[in-house]
Parts: sequence; structure tokens; C-alpha cells
Amino acid sequence: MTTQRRPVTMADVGAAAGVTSRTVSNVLSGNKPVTPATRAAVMAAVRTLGYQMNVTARGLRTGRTGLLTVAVPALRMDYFAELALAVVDEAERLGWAVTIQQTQSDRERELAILGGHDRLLSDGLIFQPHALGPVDRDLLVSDQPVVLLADHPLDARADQLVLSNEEIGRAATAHLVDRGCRRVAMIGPNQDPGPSTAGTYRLHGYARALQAAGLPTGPELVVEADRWTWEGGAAAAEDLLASGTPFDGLFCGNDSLALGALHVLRSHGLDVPGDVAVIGVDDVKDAARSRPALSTVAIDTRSVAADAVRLLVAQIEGDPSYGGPQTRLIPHHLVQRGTT
Amino acid sequence: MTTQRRPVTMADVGAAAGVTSRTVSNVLSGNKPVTPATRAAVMAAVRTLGYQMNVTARGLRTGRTGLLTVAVPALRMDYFAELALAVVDEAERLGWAVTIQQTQSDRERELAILGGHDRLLSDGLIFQPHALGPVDRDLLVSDQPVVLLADHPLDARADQLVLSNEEIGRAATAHLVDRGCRRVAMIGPNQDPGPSTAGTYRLHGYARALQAAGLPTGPELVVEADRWTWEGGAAAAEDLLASGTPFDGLFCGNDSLALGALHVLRSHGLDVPGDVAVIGVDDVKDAARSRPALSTVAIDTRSVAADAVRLLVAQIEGDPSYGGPQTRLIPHHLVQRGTT
DNA sequence: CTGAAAGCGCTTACAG
DNA sequence: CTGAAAGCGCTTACAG
Repeated sequence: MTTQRRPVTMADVGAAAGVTSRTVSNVLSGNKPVTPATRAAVMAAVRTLGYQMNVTARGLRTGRTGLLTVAVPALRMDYFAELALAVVDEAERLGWAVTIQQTQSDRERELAILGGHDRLLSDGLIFQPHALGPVDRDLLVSDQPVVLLADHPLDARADQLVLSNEEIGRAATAHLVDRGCRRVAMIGPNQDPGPSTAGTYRLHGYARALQAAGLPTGPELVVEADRWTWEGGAAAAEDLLASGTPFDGLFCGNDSLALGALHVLRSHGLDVPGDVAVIGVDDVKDAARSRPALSTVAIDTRSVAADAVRLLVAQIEGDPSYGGPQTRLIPHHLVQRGTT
Repeated sequence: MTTQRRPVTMADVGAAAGVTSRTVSNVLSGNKPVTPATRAAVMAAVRTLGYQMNVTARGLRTGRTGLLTVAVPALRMDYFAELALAVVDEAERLGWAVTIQQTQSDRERELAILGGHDRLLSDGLIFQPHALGPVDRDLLVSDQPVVLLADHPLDARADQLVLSNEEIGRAATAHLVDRGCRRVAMIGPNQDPGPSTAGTYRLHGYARALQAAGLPTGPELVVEADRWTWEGGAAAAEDLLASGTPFDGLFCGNDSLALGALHVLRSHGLDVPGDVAVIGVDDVKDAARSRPALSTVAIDTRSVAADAVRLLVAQIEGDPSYGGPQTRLIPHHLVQRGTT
């Protein structure tokens, strides 16, 4: 059925319709006015010959591919998966397609993508660095349009949407204190892949909230989690319980950790929030569906994605309303549910 | 910082290194042997000038983009989101990037993507039809490499990975019967978007299992769900409870429905599996994490994705081991957990 | 409103 | 192993 014949070109269509490829191009792109009769003849030839535009050739000529790239650490992590899919959805709305790249939090890979060495077939990049930190800010300059999603403001001339991570940690912890917790543990900070991850900032906020309330802090209350996943949270909660450290509140670096920890706490017969109150960060879909439903500091990935796509497209298209690189804080808000 | 200068080309690199663009191409592609001295000179020039390959130009010349497209009904549905992301992950492993398209189960959009009219910048397509059915099989022929993920075998000359949907419905229902259920309800079948969706086939299997066991069937036991989502399952379960129809087993068309229904059943004070046993289909990530954990008929999206990518790449590359279009059944297996 | 021609930046037979 | 040149299939100033 699929005989290997030479693909139909605009010249072929033009020949069949009695015009040149230029007119075919004008008809299909709609860039230039064309008489109705010519348009009809061209469209008829398109159908007869089964013409399909060679998008690569157009891309070479126009310098546009119609593609955006979104690069996240790993899709295995619910938050990044939801974020990447939200970007796909928002971009589609504006007529752009998206390719998803995983950096695996690998420093070399992040540098390659940002620097454009691992040149991707796309017109712009939405990038969430994970292994790169403030030290690397000079590298964060590239000639490709880029929007950074950052865990802290970077001193880079690039559009960035920045989480208020310390404030998020403080707000979550303060909420636990407000709910009566006196010994608040935390699951989340990790050494790898870098010193500038969300966990470190959220830890600072956690410590600040406890100090402000005159409550105890200490290394025995803080458990590392290598992977910010459900499994990572479950394992960390097991460790925390095994350590024997008493605690009546638990702040988890994100919802995936919190949901895993919640599962373990209840499996050990603890009442949540009676024995331990639990709070996470992100408001992933599952947060509202757990039993009890998870309290969290919500980050609206849909609006992050929408802002990122809008900013990126404005850069790419040279939109006059685009006033140059800017840094915006990503809003967050507390959502109280059953676990606190 | 980002001054708009003419981008560096291979000719520029060649000029700086004292060779022509042909040699630069040979060095960067590795297609032809090059003397070490020449290679070193070229690489030095690449670094000095900050050369970045124009991938679009290469694509026009070679006829390859290095991109695959995966088109699913909607990312809002967990199963399709997990499937699309699994394709991204598996393709990355083989050195391909992926763009994700949503059809929104729209017939016109499905036809456009399949027919190649909405020509996408990619070398091949992994496609899950939702609105198209057996009636449309003639349309399922396109000149682009394609792998279909289907709810029923299509009479199309294309690679297809097909779910055994009727058998899945039968196995799930038979499991409930084995566990002692005598009045088994089902949530799932829907009229829209087409008559050939998974729900219809799974309903047949459900009915067959009940008849084989000599157990009652009937319209009052079957609740439609417009959307196969958590919310759809919750709403359907509310309807079922409100109808007053007694039931001690519940087969849901997929896990998302089942998890939503489970939530509602427990909110109404019902014991699962004591009062009602529940089973779903897919084995999405959340299935293992609910309380009680959800029994299900597991479909391994990772292996589906891996097979689809492998088949598609074999087609694209004209792999001699590729023996032409074939139909493969996607394996499934029962996973018993806490809800049955 | 349309034709003839140039050119986007690569890769690849054709020579040497 | 390398140079000079053609060509992939479009879009777009240049003429008319």
C-alpha cells in the first residue's frame, strides 16, 4: 500500500493547478491574498495529489519550527510530570507543540541543554535547573529564547519564574504550629544533586518558623530523602519512626513525600492529624484524594505553565509587549485539608 | 548580551579551521573518517565560535528530524498521561525526542493527525485512536510510519498493539465472583465518543463472566461515566448508591474510576471489601497507594511504550529485522490487593 | 495578483 | 582524506 514514491512538493501541486510553487505557498500559508479561483484550483490539486507540507523545509526557510522544549529533572516525580504536561496543554492552546526532555538532574546534561550544545529542534526552552546553582549563573546565558523555572532568583539575564521556597517552608511549618504542634519534624532536604535545591530553602523556612515560635529544632527532627517521591517519603517516615524521636507535626518537602509518609504513619496505627499533623507542598492531584486529604502549600502548575509559555512565545515572536528579561515570583497559598 | 548577529554556520567554522563545510560536517556527524589534526582544528573552531548545528537544515537534507509524536486522547486521564510519559522515557533511551499531542477524542483531529494533513514535525507516530472505530479502517492508512495502540484489532495495514478488552472485563469480573460477590455492578461504559471504546468491550466481558456464573445482570447494575476520571468515578458511584440498587461487587472500567468510586464508597461508611469489593483496570501508580490498595487488571504501560517505540523506530530506520505490519496483543494480568 | 529566482544551512555523490 | 558543487522543499524580496 505504502509504495515508496517521491513525495509530492509544492511545485507538483502548482503544476497540477497551473500555477507556480509561490502561489501554492501563498494559498497554504495565507500570508498573501490570492484570488478565489486560484485558491480553489490549488486546494483541489492538494487533495488530488495528497500533498503534505514538508514542515522541515518551511522551518529552515522561516527559522521557526513551531516547537517548544520543556526540560525537567525527571518525569518520575509527580510535580515535574504535572508541570511538563501542563506546559504541553497550555502550549497546544496557543498553537505550539512541545517536546519533553529529562535532565535526570545531571549537571552535564543541564549545561548541554541550556548552552544549546545539545541543540534541540525547537524555537525556545522552558527549563527547570536542578543540578545547576548560583555558581553557574554565567552559564545561564544562551542565544536561544529561554524561560527558567527556578528554586531561587538567579542573577541571569533571562526570564525566570521563581518559587519563594523559604517562605513556603515557613508558611507550612507555621501552619503546623498554629494547629498546636510542638515538635515538628521535616522530611526532605538532600545533599544531592546540588546545594541550591528547593529542599535547602524550605529547610531554612522551616527552621525560621520554629525559632520564631520558640520551638525546638535539631538534626534528629530532620530526615533526608534522596528522591522526592512517594517511595522516598515512605522510607523517610519509616526511618523517623524507627529513630524514636517524638514528633507531633511533619512538614514534607513536597506532596509526594507527604503522601508516602502519610501512608506509613497510618500503617503504624498513628492517627493523622490526631497523633501527627502532616503538610506538604505543591498540591499535586493526589493531594486532594488521599484519606485524610492532604494539607499543602499549593503551587498552581497550570498558571506557572501558562506564564512560562506566554513569556517564551513573546520572546520568540519578538512581541512588542515583551519588555526584556524579568523575574517573577510564583504565587503560592496554603490549602488546609484533613491532615492538619 | 544576546546581540542579534548572523548565526554561525559550518562554513564559518570551516573558514576558521582552514577546511570546508564538508569536512566540518564529517567531523561533527562522524559519518566519514577524518584525520585527528583536522578534527582537533574543527573542534577548536566550534568552541571558539560557539557553533550550534542548525538541526532543521540537517533535517531537510537527511529527511529525519529525530522526533517522534505520541497522540493520545487527553492528558487529563491518568492512564494516557502515564502512557505518553512512558513513551517519552523509552524514546529518550533510544536517542529520540517526543512531542505529545492531545486529540481530545475529536474525530476530525484524529483523522487529521493520522492522515498527515496536520503534518507534524516528526518521523513517526504512536497513535491511540478514541473517536475512530472499525468503520474508519480505510482511513488508518497513511504514508507516515505509525504504530496504533488500539482497543480492538483494526483491519489496517499498520503495526498495532491491541488490548484484549473483553477478556480484561471478563477476568476482572470473574475475580469478583471468585471472591464471593453475587451482585456485581459496573461503572464505565459510555456512548461517546464512539461505539468502539474500551468500555464497550469491557462491558461485554463483564456480562459474559456474570452469565457464566449464573449471576444477575441488568441495566440497573451498569452506570455510565462520561469521563474515565477520578471525578467521573466518584460521580458514578454516588449515582449508583442513590439508585438504591444493591451490589456487593464493583467493576470499574479503569483505575481512575475505581479510585474515585472507592473514595465515595468509604465516605458513605461502606467497608471495602467487606460490604463491596472493588476492582479496576490499568494499574496506574495510584492504584497501589490507595487505602485499601486497589485490585486491578494491570496493563504494563512501560512495556507497551517500549514495544511501540521499538516498532516505530524499526519502521523509520528500515530495520531489516522489521518484517512488516503486525498485530500484537498487549498482555495483562490480575493484581489482587486490598479491595477484593 | 503571479512568475522566475535566490537562498535558508546542511549532507553527499562527484572528482581529485 | 578533502574541495567544489548540487540539491533537500520551502518562502520571499524582485519584477511585472
